Amino acid sequence: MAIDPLSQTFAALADPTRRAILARLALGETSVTELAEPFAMSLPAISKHLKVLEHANLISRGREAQWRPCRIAPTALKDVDGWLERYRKFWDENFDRLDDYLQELKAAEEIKGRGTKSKSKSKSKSKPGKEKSHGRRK
Amino acid sequence: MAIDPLSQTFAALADPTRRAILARLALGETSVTELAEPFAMSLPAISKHLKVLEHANLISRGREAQWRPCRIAPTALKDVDGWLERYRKFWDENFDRLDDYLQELKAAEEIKGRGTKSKSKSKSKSKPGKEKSHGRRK
DNA sequence: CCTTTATTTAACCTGAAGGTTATTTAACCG
DNA sequence: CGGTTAAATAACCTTCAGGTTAAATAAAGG
Repeated sequence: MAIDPLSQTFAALADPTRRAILARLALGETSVTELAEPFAMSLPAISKHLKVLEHANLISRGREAQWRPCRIAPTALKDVDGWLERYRKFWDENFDRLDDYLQELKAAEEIKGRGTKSKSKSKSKSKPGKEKSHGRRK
Repeated sequence: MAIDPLSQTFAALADPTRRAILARLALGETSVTELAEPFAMSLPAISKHLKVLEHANLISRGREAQWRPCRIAPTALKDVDGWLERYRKFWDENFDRLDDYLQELKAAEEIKGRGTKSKSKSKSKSKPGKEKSHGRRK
């Protein structure tokens, strides 16, 4: 078993059946049998997938009579997003522009109504050093 | 081999060695031997890891004499982020607030200098229906 | 209680993932 | 050319993931 949680999460997400289950759960809590229905696969197989998802903290399960309703547990996905953060600059062209936008905005509010400032043309490529805030992370 | 690309990407990311390699490459292009150095592992093992990363479109490799410099290829990570998008609402408390912020801003710009409007206290929880834009996706 | 419904556990099979060492390939360098 | 350095490939081993069927557990309900 992979000891580090992030590996476990990624491993859990590496299966299309499990991602489909998550997609279904994004629509709302539901039972095991209902979750299993779309798949050409035995119920024990689904049960195993759910166990994997649960151990990866991607879902949590309650109990209601003989049913075990599943729902999405946010923490693991949040961690994935956190991991992704440091790589976002490699593809997200909005990454910089959004920051500029927010910075502009902040500046604009400070000098509200005083004069014209800070043109929209931003060219902050390949600027190493300070980290910027992006409003996405807790 | 997993046929769908997303499964391949997640599977590739499910190994701590490979994530460490990516972390190193985030600092800049480098050679296989240099990449291998931090790990208590044979070079062929690293070579295999690199092949996995390459097939998952997480890295690309050039050629420079006898060296094969590796660099990060953004597309696969971008796809992961895209996949995450639909789940972001499950954990990101800024998800709504950022939107409100941008919407407010847009509104504020339209009526620039006309009067006082749109107080900052936004309470848009559990509002189903229309998709909102977040400035992050292409 | 005995039966039905929902789900898990057990035992098993197959293939692939991740590691090893030994051998090749590729390119530079004296 | 022959040696050295960089990296990939081959052949092999062991563990684990994902599936199966058959049996066990849990709770509801006549």
